[in-house]
Amino acid sequence: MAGQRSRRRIPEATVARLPVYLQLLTDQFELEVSNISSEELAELAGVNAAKVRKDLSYLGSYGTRGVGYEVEFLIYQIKRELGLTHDWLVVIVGAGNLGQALAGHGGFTERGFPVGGIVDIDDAKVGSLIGGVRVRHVKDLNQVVQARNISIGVIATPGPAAQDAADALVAAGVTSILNFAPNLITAPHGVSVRKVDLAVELQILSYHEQRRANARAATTLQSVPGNGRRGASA
Amino acid sequence: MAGQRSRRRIPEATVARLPVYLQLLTDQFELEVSNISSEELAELAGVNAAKVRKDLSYLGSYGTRGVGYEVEFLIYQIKRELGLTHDWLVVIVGAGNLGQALAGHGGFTERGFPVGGIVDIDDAKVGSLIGGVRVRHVKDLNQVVQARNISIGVIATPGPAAQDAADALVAAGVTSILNFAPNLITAPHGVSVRKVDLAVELQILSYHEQRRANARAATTLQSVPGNGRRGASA
DNA sequence: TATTGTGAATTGGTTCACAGCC
DNA sequence: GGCTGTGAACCAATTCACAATA
Repeated sequence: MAGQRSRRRIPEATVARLPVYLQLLTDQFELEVSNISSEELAELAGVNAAKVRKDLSYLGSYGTRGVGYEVEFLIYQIKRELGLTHDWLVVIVGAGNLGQALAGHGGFTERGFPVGGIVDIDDAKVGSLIGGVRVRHVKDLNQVVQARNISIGVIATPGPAAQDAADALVAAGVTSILNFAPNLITAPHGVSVRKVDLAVELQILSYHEQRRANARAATTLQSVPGNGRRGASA
Repeated sequence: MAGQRSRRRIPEATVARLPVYLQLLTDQFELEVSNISSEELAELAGVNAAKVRKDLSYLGSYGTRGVGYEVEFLIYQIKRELGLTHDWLVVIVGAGNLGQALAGHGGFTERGFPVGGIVDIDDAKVGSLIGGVRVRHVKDLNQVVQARNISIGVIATPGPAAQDAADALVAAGVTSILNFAPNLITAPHGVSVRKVDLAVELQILSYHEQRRANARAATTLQSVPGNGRRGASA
């Protein structure tokens, strides 16, 4: 049992893929698939089999040579590594369009992150019920966070309010932040921050879209080598 | 100026950062900052200055030694490279919580991606107005896409409907897809796909949160596996 | 026999460090 | 003097290829 704890650090790129494998394995488990090879899982995930094996090897040696991986056991191991053996309550800052959608759409709860609180700075929104959770004023953030021992905060405010939201979350004791606002935020060392910017994603697509348009323009005029690449992400 | 077109391929990692620089430069421009050094921009972006210079060097040599970069000119160059010299209409598939939030929150339009259409499979939703756009039935997707020459589609359906949505988008002629559903989708070669999964982001945070908890447990007691846990403890 | 687990090779990305230029 | 642009060095991630083994 000992030594299970901090083991070797897992590369960031692998950490980002484990949730994907987890989702796929869970789907397979529901389809009553009890065993899976790296080749099959790779196919489902759209990656190469060696990568799957290397990724899984960071968890330990949980496969069986000549056979593959036991789905249920692998699900358990990934969950353990990701810290998903228990739910994590999240608090959402900002009860606008996006905050409402996040709180309301149920995907968080289903995947282990129930909404433990929503706060907003606007008194008009305080008191309303979103996805079964009562909106409270941001001045009560400390209380919300501490009463339920929440360590993950989600920022769904307009851009300019994002840093204030982050500061308030940190002051309340939150140690991980998921930022949906378009502005970058800073947080003290020891607080993890991730950012999801919808417009950035679209701009990346725009780049590839544009390149294709240019490539088309170039080939109609004069043929050009160009190894027809695609720009999809993992 | 023919060689301006496809120039050397820009690394994916750089493409993902250009939108961030663009946003920061636009902010600076609005603050009437007309010139910026790689050091300053790096500071704003939270990255290292050499990286900024290398990233920008893929666009061309647009800085001035001893001085820095002219903000307005650099904005123009990044926009040109990303294909943001004109707006790109997007079509949203799925008018549920998330689709409504995306269409309603205005951030898309502001950053060059106005919503050109929303479709849903549910007749009850067809006809309603979201962010000024009338929801249409998914069977009219072809028409919506072709009438307005849309090349980017956003999937905001529940997971199981995502692949159908993708197929419909591709059939309608869309060549870039941003997928918010938790399921992976496949698309033919030549169609770019990006995926944003909110739960995946939270799971990555959970991993780090967990590590910190383990590290704390390890240093407090110098050993023992211990389930140093936070969250919904009673 | 089939498939894992992993060193070695390769590819891609980051950072250093300095020549070149304003 | 100050700051860019970029080879070279470094580091991380991916892929190959095969020995180990159920």
